[in-house]
Amino acid sequence: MPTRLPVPKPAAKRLSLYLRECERFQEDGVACVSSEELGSCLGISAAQVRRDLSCVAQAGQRGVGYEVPVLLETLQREFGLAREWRAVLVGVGNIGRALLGYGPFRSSTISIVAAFDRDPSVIGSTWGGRTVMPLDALAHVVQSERVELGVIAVPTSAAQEVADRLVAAGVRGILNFAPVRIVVPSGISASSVDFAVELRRIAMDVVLGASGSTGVGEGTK
Amino acid sequence: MPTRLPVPKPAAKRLSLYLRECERFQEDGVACVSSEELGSCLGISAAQVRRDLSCVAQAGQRGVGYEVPVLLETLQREFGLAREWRAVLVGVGNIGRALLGYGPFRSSTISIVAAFDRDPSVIGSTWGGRTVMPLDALAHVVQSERVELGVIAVPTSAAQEVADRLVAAGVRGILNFAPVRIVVPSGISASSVDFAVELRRIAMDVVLGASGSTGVGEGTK
DNA sequence: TTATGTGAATATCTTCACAGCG
DNA sequence: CGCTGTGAAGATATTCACATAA
Repeated sequence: MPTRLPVPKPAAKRLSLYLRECERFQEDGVACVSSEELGSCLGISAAQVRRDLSCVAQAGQRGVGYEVPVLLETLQREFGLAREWRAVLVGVGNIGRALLGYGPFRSSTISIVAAFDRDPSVIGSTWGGRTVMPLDALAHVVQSERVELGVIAVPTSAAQEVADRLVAAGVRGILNFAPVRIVVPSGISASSVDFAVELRRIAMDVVLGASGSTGVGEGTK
Repeated sequence: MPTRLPVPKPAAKRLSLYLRECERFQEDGVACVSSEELGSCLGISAAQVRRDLSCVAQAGQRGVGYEVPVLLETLQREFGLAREWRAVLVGVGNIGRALLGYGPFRSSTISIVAAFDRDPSVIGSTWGGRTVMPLDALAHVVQSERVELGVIAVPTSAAQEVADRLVAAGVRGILNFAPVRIVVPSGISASSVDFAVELRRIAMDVVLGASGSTGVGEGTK
């Protein structure tokens, strides 16, 4: 049983983007795309697109291109996105509420099934159809709802503690919006998005006169 | 006059993080850090830290480490963050409001000075002390307030148009939260953050059994 | 003695260029 | 003939290891 062939890390980033564009092509009724087309709407070279896709499956047809439905399904299946993923959100402040109301998740295969907060004045309120529960209910919900992903949107000082709780509850992956690196046991995936860092990078690019770049975030082991 | 030595792109990403940690050390009253210490709180090797920092300035002292205030100032100055950067936000929906209420910007050298929306029912409301203005006022404000950065938090369908307006108004860098790549003229910096893509990457990592990674985003020319 | 800064070695990623299939 | 898939070449980025300076 061959383990999984090693998907280069930068390629994994791009595969999410191909998937997104594929969904768009699908909606628009486009039947077939070439590596050239797929790449150009993302600012990626055709050769790069082919190399990335080839490490996932031979989904293209020579002389023709990639059939959108096939490619879409291949990408989804290969990365476990064919099934529904369940996530919980911890921290219902500004960012948390934005995530609960975020449209593009709806059509996605990932859904936020529950939200938690420590603040009694927030507990019980409803956002995007989900009623905020007390943090103590976290472990129970993660287990009974078979939740696999956690989103952290609490203040910096509480981020690590929340991460620990999520891991203890059985979550397998974490997305963190607090501006700290969170440490998780090996075997758990985690990454961070920091708006301030993000904006600074743009400022840097402006100063340096650079014009292309790729978004940020921060990794964790 | 030597232009600017080429800062490797991945290094630029990390420099923002060093800056963030430096601010934290400064607040905590730490006087001096080694490359080892700075790296470990970010999950980055000491050698990597030294290499990154060396391409910006020789701010360290052999046998001792980096003096926090010196390093902080060096990083800020080298990347133009010593001065105040002004940004505008377009799109006061869920994400926009989260950004207007985002704490960590306060202490930062980047501030969102104005917010715009197309929707009359939102115009005139106040968030985080900023009253939402009509989109038509954009160009005027950007010019009179000497705004250099723009943040896009509008629906996908409007993102490119808003980007065009921002560029026309004179903005030099753009951070985009809509799940599309926006195209900007060369000389303008832009990058995107897509929550759904972000969460999917985590899901991928879980499936692939990977455990470390770095956040996403998407570049534009 | 300790921890930086950096040439050289290594590993990783991207692009080129073309063979091969539809 | 067009476009994929991929070895081989080229470009970047990371790590190693040590000379060097405080």
